[in-house]
Amino acid sequence: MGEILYLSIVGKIKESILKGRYKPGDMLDSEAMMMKEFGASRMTIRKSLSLLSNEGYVYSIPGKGNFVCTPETDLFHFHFNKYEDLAVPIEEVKLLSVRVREADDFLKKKLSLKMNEKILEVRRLLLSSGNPVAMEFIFFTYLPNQPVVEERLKFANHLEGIERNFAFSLEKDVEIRGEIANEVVGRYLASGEGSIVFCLEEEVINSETRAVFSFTRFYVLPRYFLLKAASHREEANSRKIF
Amino acid sequence: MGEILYLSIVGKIKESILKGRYKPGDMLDSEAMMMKEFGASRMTIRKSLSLLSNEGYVYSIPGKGNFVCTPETDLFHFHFNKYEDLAVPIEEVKLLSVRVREADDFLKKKLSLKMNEKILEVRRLLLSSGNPVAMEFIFFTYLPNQPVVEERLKFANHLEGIERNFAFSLEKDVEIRGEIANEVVGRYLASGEGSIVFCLEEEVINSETRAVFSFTRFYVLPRYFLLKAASHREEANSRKIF
DNA sequence: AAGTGGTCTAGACCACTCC
DNA sequence: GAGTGGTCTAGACCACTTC
Repeated sequence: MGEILYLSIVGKIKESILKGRYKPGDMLDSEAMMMKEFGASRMTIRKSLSLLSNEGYVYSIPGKGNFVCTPETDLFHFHFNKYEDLAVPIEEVKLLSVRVREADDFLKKKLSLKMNEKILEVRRLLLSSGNPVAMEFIFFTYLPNQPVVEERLKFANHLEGIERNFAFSLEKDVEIRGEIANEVVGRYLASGEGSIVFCLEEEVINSETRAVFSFTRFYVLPRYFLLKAASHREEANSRKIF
Repeated sequence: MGEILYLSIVGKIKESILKGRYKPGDMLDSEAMMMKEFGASRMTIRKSLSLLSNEGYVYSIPGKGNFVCTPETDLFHFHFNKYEDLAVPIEEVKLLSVRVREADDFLKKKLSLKMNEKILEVRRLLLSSGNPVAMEFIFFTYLPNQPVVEERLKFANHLEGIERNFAFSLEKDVEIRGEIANEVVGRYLASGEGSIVFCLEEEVINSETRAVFSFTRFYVLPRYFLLKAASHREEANSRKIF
């Protein structure tokens, strides 16, 4: 098929799985048999199996063999940046307040605060064409010796610099749900207390220490929220080349 | 470090990236240099680089070298099944109607209908403890020669059998947004016309032919919707072994 | 022409499973 | 003990980039 041997082997095995000749849980031929079958060396066979494994088609059990996976139909992927991927572009960021506060029990636990530590709470309103789109509460551990760079908080993505430099050791957890707006949120979003808003909670985590760097509650008006996700395998073939 | 050579090399390179000795875009030492540096054969070095590539740390350009990736901070992953991952368990499925209908332009295009083809529309109400949780509209291309298996439609996940057998050639695209309930949805969900609901649109696609197998609009009451997603690399190490 | 990564081979030894 | 996958080596030839 293809000019590259291991890719043509990948294609043949994949076809066997897609056409139903192998079913989930079935054992593939042993690597020794495939060497004869495909006329390739062991390393080439294993390169093919490695690719198929990355794409979620097969897995292996040492001492036993290679097997067809039970596929994941409920795993989705999406790109999402709460400042860039709403239905309208964020054109203005209003810094409402920056305060040092006592933390409630929830935030104490979330940010792993020590006894006397306080939190820094930032409130911002995000607008598009002059209309409120979202309101957010950002919480950090308050470190008395570090200056608060208010200038930076005026940019939509205030963590941009941090993300660029430390991205390899950052992880984000996101939770999306519907919520009933409280008085403050309802007032700023002009939707009224008791209206339904979408709440995005985001934790930024240091993946080495597991410490929570920041915790954000982001309230969006429902009409501006849109998320597109897809289930897909592949991607292992396309090495990021720029 | 580790007992396995290629993993210890992965660890050392990863540390260099995490500690900032290499920055995004930087070129790594050539494979020949790494062979000396780590005292390993070329294939072992390349195995390490392949792992790092799968985990999103490095990429390579033939003829030039291996480079540190610009990390993705906005890529999220989540497991989600609209019948299993709501805030309450779906205990009852009410089949409201099964109809053969003319398709509007949107559905004609979506399902790639031919001239005279019609659609099969299924309406269902999903309940928990007797309370409405979600209402959905499922659209298929109507095939006159195939019987409609109403029995199957009474199970929450009516596609379960299809997903099990053809999962490797299925893809799902999902879109989540806020929407204003129309009269029908508002009535069945008992939230009233004009109330805010979460709308999940799901396309099930044959990944070989790109044909849309089914199109679903799923309306959930905001209080029952919850989605948890995470950005993460890793996963390439943990081969699915059962 | 020299250096780079991409593909491929033919071995080797190991730990593991199964009988 | 025979068979399996897991790791590793020391080569080879290729296409590509850079000078």
